[in-house]
Amino acid sequence: MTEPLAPQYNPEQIETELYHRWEAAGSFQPSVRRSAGPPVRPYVVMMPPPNVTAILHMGHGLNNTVQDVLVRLERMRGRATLWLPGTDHAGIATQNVVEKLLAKEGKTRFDLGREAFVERVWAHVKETGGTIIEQLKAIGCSADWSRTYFTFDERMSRAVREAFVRWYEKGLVYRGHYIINWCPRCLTALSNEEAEKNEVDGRIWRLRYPLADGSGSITVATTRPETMLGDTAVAVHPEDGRYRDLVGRELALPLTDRRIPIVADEAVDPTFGSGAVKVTPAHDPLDFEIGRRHDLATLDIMTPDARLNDAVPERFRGLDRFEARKRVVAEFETLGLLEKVENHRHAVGQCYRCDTVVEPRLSDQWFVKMAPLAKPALEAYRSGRLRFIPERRGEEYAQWMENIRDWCISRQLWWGHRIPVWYCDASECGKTTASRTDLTTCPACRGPVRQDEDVLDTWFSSQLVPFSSLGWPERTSDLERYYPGDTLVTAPEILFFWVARMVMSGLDFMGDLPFTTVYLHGTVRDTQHRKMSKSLGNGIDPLDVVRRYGADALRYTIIAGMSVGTDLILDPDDLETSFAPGRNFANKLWNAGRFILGNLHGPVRPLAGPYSNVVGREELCLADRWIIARCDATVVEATAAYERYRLNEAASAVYHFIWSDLADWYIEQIKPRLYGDQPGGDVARAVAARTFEVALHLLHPIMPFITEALWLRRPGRRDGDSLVEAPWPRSDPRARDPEAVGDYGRVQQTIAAIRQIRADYRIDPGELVRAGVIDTKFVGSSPLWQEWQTIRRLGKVSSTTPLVSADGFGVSATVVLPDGTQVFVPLGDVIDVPKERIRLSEERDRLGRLLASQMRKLENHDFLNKAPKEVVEREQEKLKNWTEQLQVITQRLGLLSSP
RNA sequence: GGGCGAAUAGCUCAGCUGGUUCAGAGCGCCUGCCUUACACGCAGGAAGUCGGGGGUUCGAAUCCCUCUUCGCCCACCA
Repeated sequence: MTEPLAPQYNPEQIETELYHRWEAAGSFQPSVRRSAGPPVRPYVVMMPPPNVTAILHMGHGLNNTVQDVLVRLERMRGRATLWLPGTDHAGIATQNVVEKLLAKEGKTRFDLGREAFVERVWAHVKETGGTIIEQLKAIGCSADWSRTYFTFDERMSRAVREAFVRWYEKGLVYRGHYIINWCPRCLTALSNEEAEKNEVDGRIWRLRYPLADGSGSITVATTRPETMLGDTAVAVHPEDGRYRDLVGRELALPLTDRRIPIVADEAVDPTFGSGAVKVTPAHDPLDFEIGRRHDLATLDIMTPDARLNDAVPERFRGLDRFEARKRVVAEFETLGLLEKVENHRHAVGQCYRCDTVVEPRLSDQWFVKMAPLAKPALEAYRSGRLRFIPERRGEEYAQWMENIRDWCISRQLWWGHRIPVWYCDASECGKTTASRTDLTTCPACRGPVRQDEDVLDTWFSSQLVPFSSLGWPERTSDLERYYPGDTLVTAPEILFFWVARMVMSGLDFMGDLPFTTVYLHGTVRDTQHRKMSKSLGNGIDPLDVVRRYGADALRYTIIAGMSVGTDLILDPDDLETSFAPGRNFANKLWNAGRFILGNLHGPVRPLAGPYSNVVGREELCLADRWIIARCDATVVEATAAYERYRLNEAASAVYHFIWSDLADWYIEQIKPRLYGDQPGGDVARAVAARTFEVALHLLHPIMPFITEALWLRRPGRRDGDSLVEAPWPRSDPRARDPEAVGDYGRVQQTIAAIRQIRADYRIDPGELVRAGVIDTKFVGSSPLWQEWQTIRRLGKVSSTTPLVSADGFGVSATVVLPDGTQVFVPLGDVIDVPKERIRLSEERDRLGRLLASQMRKLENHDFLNKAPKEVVEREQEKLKNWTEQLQVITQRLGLLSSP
C-alpha cells in the first residue's frame, strides 16, 4: 500500500482489495464482538427476506445501502450494532420460478410430484441464495453474515411450529370454510394483501331473470356473468318498495333448470344498479355472507384452474371462466334477457406474483384471528413507542390495523413450511392435532394420522424473524441481549406483509416490540415512474453499476438522490447520468487524497485539537482558520442530518466541503507553502491532514471503500485500522471562527471578481494582469492584503502588492463587492471603455431596482412596526450596503464618461 | 368511494420553524483553458411567473381554500 497512487481512481481494484481485507479481518461482522464489555443495547437493523428469485435487484441495492449507512454510522458513533441478514424464500415467487424452469422442459410440478419438486426448488435456492451474500458484500454491506438465517434451517422451522401451535392452542389459529382469494394459475389461496386490487376498465352486464310463474322479471347487474350459473338466490333490500312484494317468490334461473328464491338482505344497496343482487355464495364474499344468513345452498361451479365444473349444464362444462363469460352473455342475448351492457371501471384482484385475475373461491383454509393481535400493535403506535419515518406512514399502519381482517395463512403449494397439523383417519375419532413434533399416530386413539397437505404463507415465518433468528423459542443469550431491536429499514410496499406482522407477533410472543423505529425508504422507479421489475425490463442490475462505476458511486447516487419518503427515479437507459456524479466525486476525493497524502512526507506535527499546543493558534493563517471552521461546521451539519435520517443532506454537506472548500480553495491556497520556499508548510500539512481525515470519517458511511482506502494510506496508520472502528468526529467550539469565515469569504469574492473581469474581457488565461483593491475599511491591514499572494496566484495577478488607486492607472474594469470594496483591473492594452460602461450600467440598474424595492419596504410603517427588530435591522443593513455599492458604481461610471 | 403525497431551471431533485443559504444543487447546455492532485478536471456564463386562481400576512416557493395534472395506499357497490 505504499506504491504511488494512480491519478485515476480505480474502483474495481480498490474495492476488491478492501473486500478481501475486510473479509479476512472478519469485519463484515465485527459489530457485536467488540461490545464484549458491559452489556450494550445494540442498534439492530434487519434485512427483509429477499425474494430469492430476483437475486439482487436495485431495490435490494437501495435497501441494503441505507441499512449499511446507518449501521456504519452507529458503529462509528460507538454503538454496538447487529444487522440480521436473512433469506426467507418460502413464497409463491420461488415456486413460480422453478415452475417456469420446468415449463421449459415441458413439465409441471405435478409431473414431478411433491418430493421431487421440493428437492428441485431446494437446489435452486441453494444456488441463487448463496450468491446473494457475495453480492451484498460487493456493494459494501457489513452485516453480521455469520448470523444469516435461511427459511428452512432448524431455528426457523422450530420457531414456525412453535408459533403455530401456540396460536392454535390460544384459539388464534383456526380452520374455516370461507371465500378466499384463489389464484387459478398458482393453484393456491392468497391473503388479502397478496391479492392486489387494480382498477381496470371492465363491463357490467344487466341480466334479466324471469319470475318462475312468468308474471314478470327482475334485473340484476354483474361484472362476472359466468357466475350466474352458480346463483342460488337474488337479494333485494328489505325496505325497497320496488321489490317488497317479490320477496319470497321464485325466479327461474336462465340457462339452467333451477329455481332460486328472492330474499331480503340489509347488505344490498338499493341505490346501486337495479337494487337487486344475484347471489353466488360459492364465488363472492358478500354473497357468501348473504347465503349464510338465509341458509342458501352454496354451489361451487369451478375447478381449481377456473374452468366450469360438472355443476353447470353440460354445454358449459370445461370452459375457461372468460370463455364461459362470452357464452353466457351470448345466450342471454339470444333469449332476449340481456338488458344492457355498460362500461364500468372497477377494482379487480390480481395475484401479486403472476398478475392472474384472482377468483374468489369457497374453500377450507387456515386463518389467524387478527383483532386481538392488532389491538396492542395499534396501541404501541398510538402511544408513540413505535414511530415511523416518514411519519405519515404511521397513519397508513394505523388505518390497516383498525380495519384488519383475518389472515389466510394456508397455501396450496408444495414449497414452504408445511402446516403442523395432523388429522386422525379413524372415523370414530377424527381428531385434529397441532403438534411441535411430527406425529405418526393419533394422540387420542393411536390410529393412523396424515399431515395437512398445505404449507404456510411465507410471511408467517418472516414475521418471526426478529426473534426466531436469535434462537426463539429457546431463551438464548442472543435473545436476551438483542431482542428489542432499534431500527427496521425496509421498503414501504411490505409495511403490511411484513412490518405490521412482525410488530404483532413480537408483541404477542415476546411481550415487546421488535423495534421502535421503522424507516421506510422510497422505491426505485424508472423515468416513467414505473417500479423497476424484471418483467418490464426496466431494471438496473446493481452489480453492473458496481462493475462500471464502483460500489461507492452506486451508494452515493442512492443516498444523495433519495430524500426522506420520496422515490428514487433512475433511468435504466442512461446509467451515466445517474452514476457518473458518484464516480466523479470518488475520483475527486481520490485526487485530493493523492495530493494531501503525497505531501505529508517528513514529520507532520500533529494537530490534536483545532488549536492544540502542538500547532498553536498563532501559527495558523487566515486560510487555515477558515478551513478548520468550515470543517467543524460540516461535522455539525452532517451529524445532525444523519441523526434525522436525512442521509441526502449529510451527503451533500460532505460533498460540498470536500469539493468546494477543501479541493477548490484550501488545497489551492496551501500549494506555495507545501512547495517549499514559503514558511508554514508544516502547519498547512497538519491542517490539511486533519481536515481531510475528518472528511473521510464523515463520508465513510456513504462511501466506505474509497474512504477506507485513503485512510489506510495515511502516514501513521496502524495494522488493523479501520475507519468504521474509528470514533466519529466531534465538533469543537474552539474551531468556530466567524471572523475567519467572513474574511476568507472576501478573499474568495476578490478572486472571483478578478476571474470574472478576465473572462468578460477574454484575457488570455496565461496572461498576468495587474489588480488592486480599494478597501475603505481595512486599508493596509485587511485580509485582502494578508492573502494577496493567494489572490495573485488564483487570479493570475502580476502586482506584487495590491494597487491602491484605480484612478492612477487610467481606465479599469471594476467589480464592487457586497461590502463596497472595489476590485479593479487596469485594462492596459485591452482598454474597452464602452464595454466597461455597459457592464457597470447593468450593475447599476440591477442595484437600482433592488434599492427601490428595498426602500419601499423600509418606508412601510406596518413593516417597521410589526416585523421583529432583528429583521428590520437586517433589512436596513442591506439598504446601507446596496446604497454604498451603488455610489461606488456611479462614481466609477462618472470617471469613465469624463474625457 | 375514502385517505395520503407530489407539481420549483431542458432532466432528476433540495429548499425543515414565513424574513441573509431564497430562488439553490447535480446533470445537460454555452465560452475559454491539457494551469506540475484530478479533462471523471479548472475558470466563467445562460437558463425558473416556484402548476393555475383566490385568501391570510408588514412580508408567501413556504400557511389556508380551490381548480388542474400525476403518483401512492386502503376499500366485499354487485
